[in-house]
Amino acid sequence: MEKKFTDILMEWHKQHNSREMPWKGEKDPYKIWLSEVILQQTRVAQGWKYYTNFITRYPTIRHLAKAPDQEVFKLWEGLGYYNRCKNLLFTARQIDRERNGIFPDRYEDILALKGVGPYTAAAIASFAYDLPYAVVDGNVFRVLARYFGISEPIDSTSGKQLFTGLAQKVLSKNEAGLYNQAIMDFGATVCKPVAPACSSCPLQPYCTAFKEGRVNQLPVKEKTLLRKHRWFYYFLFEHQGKILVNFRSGKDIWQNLNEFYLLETEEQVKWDEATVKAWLKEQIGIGKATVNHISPVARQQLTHQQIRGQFIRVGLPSVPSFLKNYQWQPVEKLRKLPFPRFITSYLETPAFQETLF
DNA sequence: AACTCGGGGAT
DNA sequence: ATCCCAGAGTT
Repeated sequence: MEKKFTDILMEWHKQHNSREMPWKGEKDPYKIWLSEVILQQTRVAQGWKYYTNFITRYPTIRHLAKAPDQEVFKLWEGLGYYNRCKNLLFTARQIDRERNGIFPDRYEDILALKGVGPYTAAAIASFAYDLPYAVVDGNVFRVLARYFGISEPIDSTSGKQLFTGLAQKVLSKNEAGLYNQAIMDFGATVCKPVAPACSSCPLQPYCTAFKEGRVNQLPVKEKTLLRKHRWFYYFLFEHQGKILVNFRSGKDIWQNLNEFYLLETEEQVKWDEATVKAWLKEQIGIGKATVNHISPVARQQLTHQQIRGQFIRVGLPSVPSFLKNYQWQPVEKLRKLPFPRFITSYLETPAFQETLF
């Protein structure tokens, strides 16, 4: 059953490897690494442009290593999971410094890199060096769970072990790179999460889930996530052509990105000019201010939380001392700084653009 | 083992 | 609205 799986999959790939991507067939470990980090929990279509932008700007790992943080984060802006970008830079600089810019070529050394886990290490090892390591990503979990009829949850520790062992067992070890491409392409185009193409699937005659009518029940996940609701009210304090900007550095979302002065609440606040002025005076001690604009409610859906909020532009005739610890950026510099999508969406609106002073 | 980290597209 | 995507790091 295992050999049949591998043989049919490889045969399918020879006839259907038409899923073109800019990094396919690439042998430069730097480019493979970059593409795999970009694609972590990210659709190919979404990561595509980011990859080409990065390669154009940083053709080698040394170019990336020498780039300033802010510039790289700006290039990553909008892609999400910003810790990937932080680790990408850390690893580029480490390889530049400690290995003379040469990417490691042993699985254990690749896996030891920051931001490189079991999936990415197997991908680099197999694609760049043809080492016999099977990738285990969302596609692999799904294809294996269905073909072998496995109900073990894929998000449990024992489940991950089980699937990793099975993936390694069915790996075509003398053509690991091709095989890894094959199973991921197959999962993405045939054995899809919703509405899989079972009627035209070459594995269908041997597929346990198909035989038992369980295709839509597999794979199994045991954890369900709860979505938090948060209200973010951003005050754009403006003084002499500059805006107060805050760098996010805590444990929360959007680390290493910038924002404005934030008031977070659990419940919605109904703002108008009078309530803004009252809040400024009573809560943060600003007596003299003009309320220049209150945006409509904006919304940002994240995987694990929903952000709603508004942007409130406040003109200050003078800067109170407790706001002097922040950065004050000229308005025209804002486009150089990385912001979360929730904020860039507002910065791109005509309501903001037209009122630049 | 459980939590946390984005954003977007398909359904 | 819900699911899931070429997952990884921290607690």
